[in-house]
Amino acid sequence: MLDVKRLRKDFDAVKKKLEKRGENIDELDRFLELDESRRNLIQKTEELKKRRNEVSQEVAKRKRENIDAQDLIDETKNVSINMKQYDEELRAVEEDLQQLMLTIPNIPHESVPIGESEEDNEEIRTWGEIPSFPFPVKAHWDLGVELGMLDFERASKVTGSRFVFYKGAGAKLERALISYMMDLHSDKHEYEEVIPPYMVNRESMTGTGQLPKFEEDAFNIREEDYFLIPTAEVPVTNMHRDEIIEGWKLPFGYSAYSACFRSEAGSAGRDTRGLIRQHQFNKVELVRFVHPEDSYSQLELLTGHAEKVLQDLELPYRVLNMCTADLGFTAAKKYDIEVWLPSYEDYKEISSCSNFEDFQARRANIRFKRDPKAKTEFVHTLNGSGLAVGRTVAALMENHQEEDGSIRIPKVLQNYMGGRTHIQAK
RNA sequence: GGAGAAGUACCCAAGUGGCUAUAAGGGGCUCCCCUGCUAAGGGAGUAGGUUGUGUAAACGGCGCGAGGGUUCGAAUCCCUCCUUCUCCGCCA
Repeated sequence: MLDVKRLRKDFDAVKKKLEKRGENIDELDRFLELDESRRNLIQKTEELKKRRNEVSQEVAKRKRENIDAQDLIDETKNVSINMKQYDEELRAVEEDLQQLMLTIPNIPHESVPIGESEEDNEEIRTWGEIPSFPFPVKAHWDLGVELGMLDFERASKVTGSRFVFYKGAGAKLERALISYMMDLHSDKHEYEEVIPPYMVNRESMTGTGQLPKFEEDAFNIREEDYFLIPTAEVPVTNMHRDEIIEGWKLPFGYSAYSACFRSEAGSAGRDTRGLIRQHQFNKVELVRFVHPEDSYSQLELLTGHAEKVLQDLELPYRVLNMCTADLGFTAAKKYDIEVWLPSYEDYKEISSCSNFEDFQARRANIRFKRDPKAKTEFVHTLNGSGLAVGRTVAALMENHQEEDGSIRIPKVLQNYMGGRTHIQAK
């Protein structure tokens, strides 16, 4: 959510910045009108409330002294009725304004390239050598089935399309990656480990920005109005919803393992094979709460933490600075990390690291105080995948495949895989 | 799932329509005094948040788990919901 005061004061400039996202934001024009009518009504209703309070006290005083107060009571009756009318109008206007504010995206940071499509994303750096294979490369969905690691067919029988069974070495590899990532981030990068609830309520989904605009992307448990989390970002950021954090605790972060659930509405026909786009996948998510003045250096730090995983796993990748068209609704700046995927002969997103500035903090009301007497301020929140586990498995299988059909396990994972150096057919 | 109880400040807690929520009384915390050393005593101070007008100082509104309602006036009465606890049932 944007700062209402800033929007009021600086309306045209803010609008101009939002237009660079290429989204339709005509709705924004209603803001000034709603804002003014809100403040008008507040003044009217508060004046009446003040009057009512004064009279009530006078009535109380007279009753104590056994003096008749009927004239005052009659007078206040009307005051109360008017007050309630204004209150009701005010409630309606505030509701409208709130709904409007919830649909306005974040303002892009000045370092974000202006663009119209993913073509305009800016490559910041690449790491590692794109492998060249002296034999025909296999896609992970073929390798996975041949090695008994993945079973897509039975998953679609048991559930439906875009689900998978991990089996044998596949299940073990998935579990090894989760453990390795969680250990790396908690032991070396000083995140606190978290396993969150996989379902959240509507307030949480609104707090991080999935709702109200993107409801069709999530799975909803109708009976309770809960949502299956599309990412651990949602429960973990909302852990501190409606809290005031003591300033000395900042910055801090959580490393959260969870399953993630996405309806993938609108992606029919894309990435139909393999692990790349599933309705359910595992992810280790990094979430940071930081001082506002530090959030851009914290974004670099966070991105580095995610990159370290790929470096340890010896997987080539590149980092992109996402342009205004590709930023998403909530981010002020976003780096995508894309891993090399031989079957695609291209890079594929494996982590998305964002600085939301105070956008989520305003929605979720997450604040801090620099010291006990200080004013409250909104924190800045950041998050990034560290990493998406399913896509990591795919990248690892494909990049580390050997001519004999086996898969080389990188050194950092070997202890987690019972000392094995390769996965091979039985 | 059934039955009951509770939710007031940093914590415990009093308050059952106006008689100070300007929140009793404890505890804790901060400062001061006395004492003089891992003690004890005395005194003072301890809503926070949010929002409106205003350049500001300031002056208002809201606040007793949340939201409604009744009333001139609600922590107090009524309704709905949430959370916690106890007992029963079920269950990994």
